[in-house]
Amino acid sequence: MSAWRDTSCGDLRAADAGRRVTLAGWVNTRRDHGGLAFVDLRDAGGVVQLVVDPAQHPDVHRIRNEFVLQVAGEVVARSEQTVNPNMATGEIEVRVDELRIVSASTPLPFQLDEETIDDNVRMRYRWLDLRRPRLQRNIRLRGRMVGVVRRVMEQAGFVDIQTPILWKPTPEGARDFLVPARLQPGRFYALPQSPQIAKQLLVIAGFERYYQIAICFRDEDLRADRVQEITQLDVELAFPDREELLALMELMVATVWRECIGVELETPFPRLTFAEADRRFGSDKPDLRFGLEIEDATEATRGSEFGVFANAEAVRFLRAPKAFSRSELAQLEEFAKEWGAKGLAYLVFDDSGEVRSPIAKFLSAETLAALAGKPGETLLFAADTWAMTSRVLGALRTHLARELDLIPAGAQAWLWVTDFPMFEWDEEEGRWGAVHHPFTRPTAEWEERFQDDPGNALAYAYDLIGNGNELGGGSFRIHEPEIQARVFDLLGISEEQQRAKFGFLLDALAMGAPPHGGIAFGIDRMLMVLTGEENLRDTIALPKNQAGVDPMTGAPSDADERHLRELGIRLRETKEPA
RNA sequence: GGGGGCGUAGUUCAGUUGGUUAGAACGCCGGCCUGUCACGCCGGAGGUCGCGGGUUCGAGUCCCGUCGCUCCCGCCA
Repeated sequence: MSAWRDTSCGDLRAADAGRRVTLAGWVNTRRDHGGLAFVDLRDAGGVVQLVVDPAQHPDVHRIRNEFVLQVAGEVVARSEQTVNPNMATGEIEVRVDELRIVSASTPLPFQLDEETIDDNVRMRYRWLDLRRPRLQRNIRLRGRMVGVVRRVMEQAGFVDIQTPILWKPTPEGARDFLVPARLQPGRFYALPQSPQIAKQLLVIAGFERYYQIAICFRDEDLRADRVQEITQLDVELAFPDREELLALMELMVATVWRECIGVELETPFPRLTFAEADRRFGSDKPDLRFGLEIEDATEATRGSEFGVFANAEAVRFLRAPKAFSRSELAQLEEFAKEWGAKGLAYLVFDDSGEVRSPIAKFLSAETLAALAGKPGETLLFAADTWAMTSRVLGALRTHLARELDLIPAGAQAWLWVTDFPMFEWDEEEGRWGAVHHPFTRPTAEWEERFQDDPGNALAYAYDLIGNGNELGGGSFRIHEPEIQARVFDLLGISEEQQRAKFGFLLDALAMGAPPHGGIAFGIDRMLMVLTGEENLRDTIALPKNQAGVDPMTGAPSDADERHLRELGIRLRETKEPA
């Protein structure tokens, strides 16, 4: 293998007995009996037990966890009583005759076998954290995933093209990271939120099939599943065919799952329109690993004596497979309120089928019959605007799945959600905003008239959902300057702003732009779903914490004054007058 | 911007209605140990109980403020 070693620790098996090997690696654990010592030596390939005679190697008493050793010795079959069936290499051990401490270690800030360690301590000493098997596996899977993705894309004839990191601020979308431009004092680059416009230009330029594993930056608040810099598979093609594109993406995902974790995904993935996903699951990224669909009681409760139901735009409910207790119901109501519900009405059908509910007396026998509650069920109602019932019940649905353990172990449920609304009203700004992005084309039937009824106009857009996570999203783009101008118009982007912000794109569209479309996949999130991790940071080698700080490097840090002066930046006094 | 949770030894945690010298495990240091595999046994060091203020005879514990971390809502085309 190298001058340091000729074998990997993890490769040794019973058949190697009698071989003399040289190994190098880290001390996983040591068991020092005084007159005899065992050291489990670990390298990237696995762990093997070393047997050391302290009379020959007194240094062995100095060894601590995570020291780096180089050893040579004979591979020996273990006696029957000393075989360790829990170790891949447990049938043998290495009798050390040469021992060298290559690198010592200071006492460790945490034990590598400790299960839960404070995130910031882990990140501060990330090189140690990464030695732990779970992160080793995740980061290696990430590399393998990217390899598979590239291979699938290359085989399909896509060209890998890099786009700039120093880019231009985008008016729509997330907050940009700005980079001061020293050569243009007072001006700023922005880090790209996505290579969206760049990739459109490349396709217009005749690279009919583009892809890139691109890093994208968003200066927004963080979450367990949200970081500032994400990696995405970015795809765009000219003269696109939706079926071809979706099938290719399914092939990509299925190949990743097969080659990375040996799981077969059933393709093609089912499809739901946004409207149907909203109606049945209250979500644009429904988790189909379990049922618990939303049911509609608006008709059944119309004219009910219960005013909340009678007056609501929509009355919808979930049929939870459990007769909840009073305190459980109180907790569920609390949850619903956090999501904006005014309350959570319920009908509990106990095991004998008896109804337990403060609202039952307001409902007619016909209504109750229509709801068809079975023993051991609770119907949980949201009565509000349609949008609010979707929001609340959609959140409650996934909450219940977790609480009631409704997701079968190992289940995989993938789907496409299509026909998204094109625009949504932005209450704060008092204008229409793009749901996807402003270059998304309307569906054919809305091309001519989306501006007449923006709230109902549909976009030629699609999202890929894996186990309730939005993993990919894309659309066909507008390649007609006239349509693009009407979209900008509707979004309230003046002609002057259009020229200033996207003049180059409009020019490009005016010079022979082919029809085009594409998609982008979150690599980090895909890995999160692949590995079952609940925190995106566990899929990233060197992540930052929720405050955007890297506890290891200390970034972001102060800049020295000379540097700032060169950039033409003066820091404002931060003290506020009293 | 808002809400929930957390902050005690290097690490993971316990700490009762406020009450003597703040504990355990792992790690670390010293000693013993030739078949362990989370080795074992004996001994030891290690604490600004996040920080500041208050209540009290007395605060890790109660109150106020503040900082940090974390999860969520907003936000994230």
